Amino acid sequence: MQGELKKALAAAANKLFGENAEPEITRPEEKFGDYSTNLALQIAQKSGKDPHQTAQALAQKLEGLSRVKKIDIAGPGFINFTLTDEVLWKATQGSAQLSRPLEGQEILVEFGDPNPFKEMHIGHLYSYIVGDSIAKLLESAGAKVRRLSYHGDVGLHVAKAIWGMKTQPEGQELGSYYAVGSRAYEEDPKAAEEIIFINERVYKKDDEQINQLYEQGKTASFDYFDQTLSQLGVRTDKRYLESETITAALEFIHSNTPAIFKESDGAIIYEGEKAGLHTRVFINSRGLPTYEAKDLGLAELKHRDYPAVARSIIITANEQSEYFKVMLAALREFDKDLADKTTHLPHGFLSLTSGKMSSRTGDIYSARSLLRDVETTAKNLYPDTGTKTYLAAVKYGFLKHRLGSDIVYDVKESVSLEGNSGPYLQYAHARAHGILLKSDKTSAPLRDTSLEASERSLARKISEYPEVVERAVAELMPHHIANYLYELAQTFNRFYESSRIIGDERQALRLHLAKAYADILKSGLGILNISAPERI
RNA sequence: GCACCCGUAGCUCAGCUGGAUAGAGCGUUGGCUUGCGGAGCCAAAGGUCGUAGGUUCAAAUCCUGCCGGGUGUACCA
Repeated sequence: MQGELKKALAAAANKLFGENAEPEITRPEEKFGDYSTNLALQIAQKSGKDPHQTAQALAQKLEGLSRVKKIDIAGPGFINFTLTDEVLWKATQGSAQLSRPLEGQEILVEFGDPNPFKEMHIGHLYSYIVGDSIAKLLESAGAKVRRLSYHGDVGLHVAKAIWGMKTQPEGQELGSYYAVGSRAYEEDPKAAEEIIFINERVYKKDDEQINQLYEQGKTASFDYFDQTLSQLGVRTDKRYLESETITAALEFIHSNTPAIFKESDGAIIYEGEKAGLHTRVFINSRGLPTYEAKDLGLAELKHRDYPAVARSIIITANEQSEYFKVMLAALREFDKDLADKTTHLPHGFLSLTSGKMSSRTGDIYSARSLLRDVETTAKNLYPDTGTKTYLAAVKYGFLKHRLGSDIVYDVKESVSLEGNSGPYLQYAHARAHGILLKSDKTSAPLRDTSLEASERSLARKISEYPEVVERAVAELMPHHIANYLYELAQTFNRFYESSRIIGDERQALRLHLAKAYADILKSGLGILNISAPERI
């Protein structure tokens, strides 16, 4: 419908004013109509004509569009369109069936990326939930998404953890071994030496005991991650390890020096400053690749494994934004096409209203603790439903915020069945489903699809869904869906307050609306990877 | 110092590809209530959209300065 209006407007503008405009169609406030355009204002500005008259002329040209009931000029020169009830009604049927503009495209989405031997903290949890939702969003548009993750399986943090494993009693959680090793490294010079020694052994794999501890720790870590991910209902398709990228990284850098990279003080660097970025070391003076080199190696590996991708998206915290610009600038000099297909999508820093934060300041709040705390809070407040809804609480609590800025998560608010929360939407779905169940299934065919005011409001809101998803896909912003679903539920509740469904003479039509509403809740929650139970 | 991000109601946030009286939730105050799951609905109070300018018919939205916060800034990831 939007597209149709656009075309008609563009044609009218061309005929009347010789303008080749790309009209913008937006959803205005309900009292103004169903669609709106400011095209007349734009044309009037360019040509110096009166905006009202311009609008009038355009509107006249558009008279007779069969699906539009009414065209009004309002305010400074907006043209508002009111659809016929029939069109609106039709739009509500099957509106949970989304268009698939990305059909068949292969898209890589990398996210999560916790390091083995360390605790998976709430920042990782946020990244997983965001990444998974982005993946679902792209899938909803037809893309074939590969969920990837990347893990630092070598480096000092590993040696610290192994040192902890060697010196501490068995049976503790891995994260605590790392914590012990990390503290010892700071405070005890002798321990630091030992850790550096262990680090070399890990690289060279020449110490049987250390090899064993390494394998043991790595396995335990990934088991632990897998458990948490399965709890979240998040899957990953392929896991890349930092150690795998080293060869590709060194080869890549060396064969592109001095063409792209330069030697400086014994290190090999990329001069980001020439592009207004930071200059960064890619191979350090001891000949070892840094993180940036390994990420280039990773890009190569991904390219090797998935040569035909349309896009590659990497989701990390925004503290890495500058770094990724440098990395991508270097990659662009080598393979412009690949670099152009690669997007870094940063998310903000997660903290809690309780003051807890992810690891930046040192005191770690683990993903698992948060999940447990949320579950406990939910169960205390709602003994009957808490266990069913706490995951929705966490996911929705994270995803309702615009991606990119820092967010503050309030456990209590997220768990609440009132207000803008995941459990509220789950409840809304269950309630709608209850109504559908209760009705007799013999839905008489509709003869008349003219709508009463409250029905029309609901139908109008329902019909927006595909547009909202389209926007969320284009912007890679799942929060649009979260906010829409909440508004939709409010609209339904308003309708429901005034309009009886079962037993009413308008039952058939209203049931259809309720069904469309429930379907959209389910579909939208699905994109956020939140379940929509039929009963709570 | 330089670069990037951010500053909207008491709190947490939408709105930012310029448009019509700046919207939600929580919290506060008042009302609806023998209900198809009221876990809801209606209403009120609460905002110089950090600040000072600029561009424009039109600025929370674009540009500049300043203030405040975050992040990054050569061999960590």
